[in-house]
Amino acid sequence: MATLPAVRGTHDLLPEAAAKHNHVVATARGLGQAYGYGEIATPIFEQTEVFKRTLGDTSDVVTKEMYTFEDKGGDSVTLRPEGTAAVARAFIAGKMNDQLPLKFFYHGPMFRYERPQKGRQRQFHQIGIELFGVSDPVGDVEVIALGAQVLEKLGVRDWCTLELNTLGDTESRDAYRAALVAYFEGHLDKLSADSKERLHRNPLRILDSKNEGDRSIIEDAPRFDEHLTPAAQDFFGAVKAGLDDLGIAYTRNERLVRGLDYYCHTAFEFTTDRLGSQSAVLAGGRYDGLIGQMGGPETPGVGWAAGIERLTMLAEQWPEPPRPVTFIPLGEAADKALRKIAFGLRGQGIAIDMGYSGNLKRRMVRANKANARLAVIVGDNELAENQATLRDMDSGEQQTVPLADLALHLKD
RNA sequence: GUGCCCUUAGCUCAGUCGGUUAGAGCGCCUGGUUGUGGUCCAGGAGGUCGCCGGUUCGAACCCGGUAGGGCACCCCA
Repeated sequence: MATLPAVRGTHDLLPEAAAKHNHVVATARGLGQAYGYGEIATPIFEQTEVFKRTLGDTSDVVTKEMYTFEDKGGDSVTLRPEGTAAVARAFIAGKMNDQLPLKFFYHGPMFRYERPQKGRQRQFHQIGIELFGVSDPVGDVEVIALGAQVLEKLGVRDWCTLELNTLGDTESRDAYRAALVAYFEGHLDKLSADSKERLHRNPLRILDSKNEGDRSIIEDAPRFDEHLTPAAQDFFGAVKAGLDDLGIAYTRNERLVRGLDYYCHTAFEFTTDRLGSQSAVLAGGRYDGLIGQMGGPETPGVGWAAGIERLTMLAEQWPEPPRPVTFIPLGEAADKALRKIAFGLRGQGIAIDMGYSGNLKRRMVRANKANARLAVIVGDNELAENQATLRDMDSGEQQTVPLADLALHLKD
């Protein structure tokens, strides 16, 4: 019988890795709660239209990376490639626009049919937050601050740089886009094929091309700052001032762009050089046009998402797993007695490790592997006197205690 | 989707002018301790050398294909 491997680009989360994932999620959820972000869980798949409408028909994600299929009813559905569109859809479907502002935290698997690499799987997991209904730059600052503190708490902040940019408002962006197209059309012959392709689809994207030839042309390209309206400049200034107030350092990256139309004003990424070519750790921005574009009421939004796998690879410090108490019965009568006691203690949330077979030596080995803090040994000797031998696994010291008092000795 | 590299025991890896029974460390099992782990000592199990095919008297080693992994591009968390 042939073995059945996991699908390419997917991985099993074994207990140790799952614990790390859970810690990342719990950290983000906890900080999110401190900021008033409530957890939302949307379906793992949506009607394909949800992502087509938000990501645009021409983006790479939609054209070649989505897991799209027809269900048995003939509807086209898609495994979600990202979280924002789904949360926005839930917001619209739930008619929550009279409860603004709304703050959501989410986490879960996302799916993209990409070529797997380090820090990039076909099923990967994200944490993310969305803030709906706040058009003021204080919203941008809050969202970034929350992201920074999540990274801080996970102990990865030191490896990350906050890159910040503005995409301005619609007026600024239209003006800039026109200026860019005009400029690049004057250098068409020297542009890479990829960038020529981007020229009419996403001229802003040319700015972050890694192509050497493009780079030199980009050097002299018009600057976004020259096309920002006063209002857009004020907005960006307020975001920067807010970050300064909180002592959150950033570097301006004028090439940090978003291709999609609904993005505006703030774009930011916490990046690292420790994950190879996958530099983005936590990325987000403002998307005031998104909800309207999806058919909902015009509602401003700002948020971010971060890859749990990437965070897990970056983090070096993890919480110590709790140490159990190992129960070691010798003989059937003792096994029966200890199982009953374990039943009660486990019900109180005390971690009891108890094997299913083996002599004392084997069971001590087991206790050691479980990193037990205590071993409770009960054999015929102890049982006859209703006592237990308590062994401190660190010091090796042993004492005899009445079975009735066991619970007291096992607390903490 | 494009290019380059890699794939030997559960894990991390040695092993080429192609030549008898393919090695190490860690892990695992047994014993030294008939009721005591983590250290130490002794012994042991475990590999169709990713898979398929080819060249050859003979292939872990050479060639082709394929799958998986890695890196860069693309894109993105």
